[in-house]
Amino acid sequence: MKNFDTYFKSAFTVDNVIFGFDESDLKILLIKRQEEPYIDHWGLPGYFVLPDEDLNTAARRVLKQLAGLDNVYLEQVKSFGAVNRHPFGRVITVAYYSLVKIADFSPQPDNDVAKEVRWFSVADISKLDLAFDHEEMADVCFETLKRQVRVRPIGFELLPPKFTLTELQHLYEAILETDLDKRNFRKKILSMNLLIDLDEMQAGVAHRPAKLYQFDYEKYQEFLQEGFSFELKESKRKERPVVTD
Amino acid sequence: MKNFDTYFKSAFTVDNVIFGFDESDLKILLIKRQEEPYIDHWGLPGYFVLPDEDLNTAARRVLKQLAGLDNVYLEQVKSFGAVNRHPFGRVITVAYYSLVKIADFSPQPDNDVAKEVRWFSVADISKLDLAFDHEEMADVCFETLKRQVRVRPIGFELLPPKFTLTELQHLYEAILETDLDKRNFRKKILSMNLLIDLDEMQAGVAHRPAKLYQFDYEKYQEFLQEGFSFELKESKRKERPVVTD
DNA sequence: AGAGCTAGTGTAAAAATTACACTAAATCAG
DNA sequence: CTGATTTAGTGTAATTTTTACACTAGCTCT
Repeated sequence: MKNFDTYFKSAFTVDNVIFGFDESDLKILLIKRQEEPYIDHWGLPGYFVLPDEDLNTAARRVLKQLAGLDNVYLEQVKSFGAVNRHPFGRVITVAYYSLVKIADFSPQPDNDVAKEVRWFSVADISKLDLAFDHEEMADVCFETLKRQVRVRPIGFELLPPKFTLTELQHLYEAILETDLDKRNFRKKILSMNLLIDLDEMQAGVAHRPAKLYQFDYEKYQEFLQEGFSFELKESKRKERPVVTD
Repeated sequence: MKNFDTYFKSAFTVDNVIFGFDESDLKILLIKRQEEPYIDHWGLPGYFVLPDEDLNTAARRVLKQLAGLDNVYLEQVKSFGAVNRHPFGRVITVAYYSLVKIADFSPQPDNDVAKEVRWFSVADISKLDLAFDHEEMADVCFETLKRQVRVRPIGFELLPPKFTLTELQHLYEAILETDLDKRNFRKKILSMNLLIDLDEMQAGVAHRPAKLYQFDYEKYQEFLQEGFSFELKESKRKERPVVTD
């Protein structure tokens, strides 16, 4: 009989890549760490999984404690387990991404894990020298989001309940890092019948107001089941500059 | 300062869903467990991750020790961490899938983990009452394979170096659980220029011999980089019976 | 020599995708 | 109140991709 005790000396954590969308910009929520290791570094919100807690439960707890967020779209992405990724011992972490309406977000400042909580543009993450291997985790989650958003109608999780088609298009452009053709985008989106036309208009804008739409959660459920396709192809007209830094 | 020691009492394992393809049938390699818990049950090949071992390294070690397999296509799929999934304590496991040419497989019988090693058809897995949550893991990995095979040219990893187009089609039909149109399949596959026509023929078959092809690993590399699409749609002519049990 | 098998091939119709430019409706400044 | 500014909203034709579909070719075995 083996001595299994040698294996029961590790820990695991969950880390959350929380995406939000604001002003045509895709953002990630980061915390300034209050604890060692990497104290005062920016990093992903995450913590040890408690002994009597499932992985998903732990990920949701972190979302709740740190950002006051409930009922959020959450998906496991990948586990990271390099031998020396954590200075305190052997720790593997499970990365999740979640999609959040920024307006719903209410930071909990009295948390003893984070000194500060702030949204950062995805493009700026690489400048921050994140704790642990969190930059790689953010990258992998962003790539995963990019892939999944083509196949599932999850983009709506990032928008307020009422939105315009242009806002929706900007969201997809931010996630896919490309430009989309306005007419083709509208044609495609509307043809899926996932939007409810609210017969309501934008107000207080200095230009022709746009119609407001709502996401149709019932149809969403149907589609989720019969695993459906949501392909969006890029326009060939304009080319965005590649963000290198 | 917190007492972090309470967290360092868990263990983690890797489990491998090893896919092979034989006689138009997609198979999974299972072991008959030699050890508690679940002794004498069939289960996925897997083991504890050693203290000084990365996750991927551990998954490859399991492949090597158990099946004598090297240089295999391997991909992390998902982690499973339900609180009571392991009777010995808190253990989360990282599921991998790998794609293997059955001919290369040489079981290592003198392993003290497995009493027996055997290929099972994917369709039969649910009858076996696998150890732990291994059935769910196998299901998730199969779904992942199904998704990925549409987007990456990985099917070839399951075939011998030289194969016919019909064999390739049967492989895709087994993975996608659907029938494909012969002419459309060939048109599509050949148009990707991922196959090298070997100017060689099948021999010893009691019918018109088919041409043999080889996978073009150089083009494969190019495609992997520029993240390419490999969509295969099903034929509407025939419908396979749904395997319910 | 013929039966039995699987290999291999082309085309036309339908559907999806793409490219593309002008008018409409609000605010704001003068 | 007029014109400038800004974004909303809309249709079509060309191209590409996908789909459906059936017969001949070439080997072995009896």
